[in-house]
Amino acid sequence: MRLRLATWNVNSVRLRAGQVTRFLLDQAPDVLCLQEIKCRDGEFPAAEFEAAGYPHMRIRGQKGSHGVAILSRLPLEDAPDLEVCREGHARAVGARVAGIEVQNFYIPAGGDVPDPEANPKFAHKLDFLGRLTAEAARRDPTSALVITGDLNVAPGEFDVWSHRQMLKVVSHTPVELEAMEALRAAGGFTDLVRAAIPDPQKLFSWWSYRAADFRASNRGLRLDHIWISPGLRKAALDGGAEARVHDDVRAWDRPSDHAPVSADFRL
Amino acid sequence: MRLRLATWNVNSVRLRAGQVTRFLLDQAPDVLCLQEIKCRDGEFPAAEFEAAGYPHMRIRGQKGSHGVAILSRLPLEDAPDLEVCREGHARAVGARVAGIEVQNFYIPAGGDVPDPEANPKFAHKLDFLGRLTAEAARRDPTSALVITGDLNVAPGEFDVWSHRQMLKVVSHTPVELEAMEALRAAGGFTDLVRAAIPDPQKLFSWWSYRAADFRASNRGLRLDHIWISPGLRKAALDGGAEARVHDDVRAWDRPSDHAPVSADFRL
DNA sequence: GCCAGGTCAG
DNA sequence: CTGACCTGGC
Repeated sequence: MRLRLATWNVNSVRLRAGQVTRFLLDQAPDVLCLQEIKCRDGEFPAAEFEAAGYPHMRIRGQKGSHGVAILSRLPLEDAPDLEVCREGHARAVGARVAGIEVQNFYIPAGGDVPDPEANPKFAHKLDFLGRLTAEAARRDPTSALVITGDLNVAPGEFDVWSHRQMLKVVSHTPVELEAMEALRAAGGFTDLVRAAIPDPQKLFSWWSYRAADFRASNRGLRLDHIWISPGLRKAALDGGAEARVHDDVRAWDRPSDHAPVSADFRL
Repeated sequence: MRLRLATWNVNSVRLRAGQVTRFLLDQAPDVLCLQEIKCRDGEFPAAEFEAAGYPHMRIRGQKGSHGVAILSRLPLEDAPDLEVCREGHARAVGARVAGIEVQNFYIPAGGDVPDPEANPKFAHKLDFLGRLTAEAARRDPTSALVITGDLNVAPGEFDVWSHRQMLKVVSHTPVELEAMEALRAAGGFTDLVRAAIPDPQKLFSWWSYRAADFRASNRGLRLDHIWISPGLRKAALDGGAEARVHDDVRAWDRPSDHAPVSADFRL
């Protein structure tokens, strides 16, 4: 059995419920993790996704910004809530599906100034990554765990359009790259999309709204990730890793600034 | 020759350019006076109306609220600008068409509290009506003059859904009714729509957005008017006055809260 | 540049 | 309820 897992920062699920449904029908993921749903639980367009064949959901909404959710066509069981957001934002939701624990995150973007003293949003981002690292260190590496979502860090040189320029810009600063590596090491995680599409292939999942033609300028970043624990390596990597960035979705009418990312597991 | 003149508070002409075009094609007015265009001159969808057969325009736009315009299929000549708005809002525009002077107004709504001491918006409304009355008194009654637009007063008992309740509500308070009667008397004007559809027939041109079903509750007001000078009585009344409120337009998808009003002249 | 939310006005 | 505009966030 193949299990396909996707993640997408949808930037308002109410405005893009039709696009989510189209993606579900086109790509048939078994599980779709959403970030920035930007609505309360009761405003989530659950009926539309249920009608599309995804009756199983975990919704962690809130008014205004943030908000995360998991849609599934397979039954979901509870997974532990991770205490990673000191500000009480709806930025984490977890569930178990087909024996795999999926933890879906919307990590704070971190503001403009990459200095935790001057910029509390950047401090919060580092705090969030630190708490998540502490959680990961507590886990049994042999268990089946996926860490996914909009992690708001482009960890590698080929995950940004210009490594040199981006080292000064939040999402690719040295302190963020170190925090991401510490998180990876703590859980022994494998970056599954990079395993499928190795360096030096440039790979982006986000392009600013400001560019008129995102393909022409292609100043993207890879902020959206699917990381797997050692216990999932066999299912994800044996026979070759399968993953992709659905950048065609970024070209749809009135798109999110993020493209969906998906990967397949053999169960 | 028949000349059909219409007036419509369109509540954003950019949002409803398609509805304006549909109304022009359906009803074929020779002249359409618009209020609350809510755009600057350069943002007015002139090309669309020109393509619909209305190449002659007078646009008095401004950023944000207010803004008035006249569309015509017949050539327009200049008419005097009336100095009626002490606040410098774009609330008046005039033109001569087929020998008739058309003065198109968007009179201030006047806020909630019908007390000029407590509510400067109500004071402004009364001031506007007073200045317009002074202008009307200066005019030669034998000249052909139309006063039209969203006058924001329902002058008669049968122009409101409840005369008793509305006497306390801005748009139908005694002081406004007196100001409207003073204006009417100053120019010797005839309320052309009432001449065509006499009391006690209830007649409304505006219904609040707040009612889910405006026809069911029918709590309307007649705020939009076409008034004619004594010099136009023959053209408008001989052989029977012809006028109507296009309330079907209020039922269109995403409508203005005002319906268009039209009347015919024989030239 | 897009989105959400608050404000002001009708 | 609806529309425009502003601000903050990304």
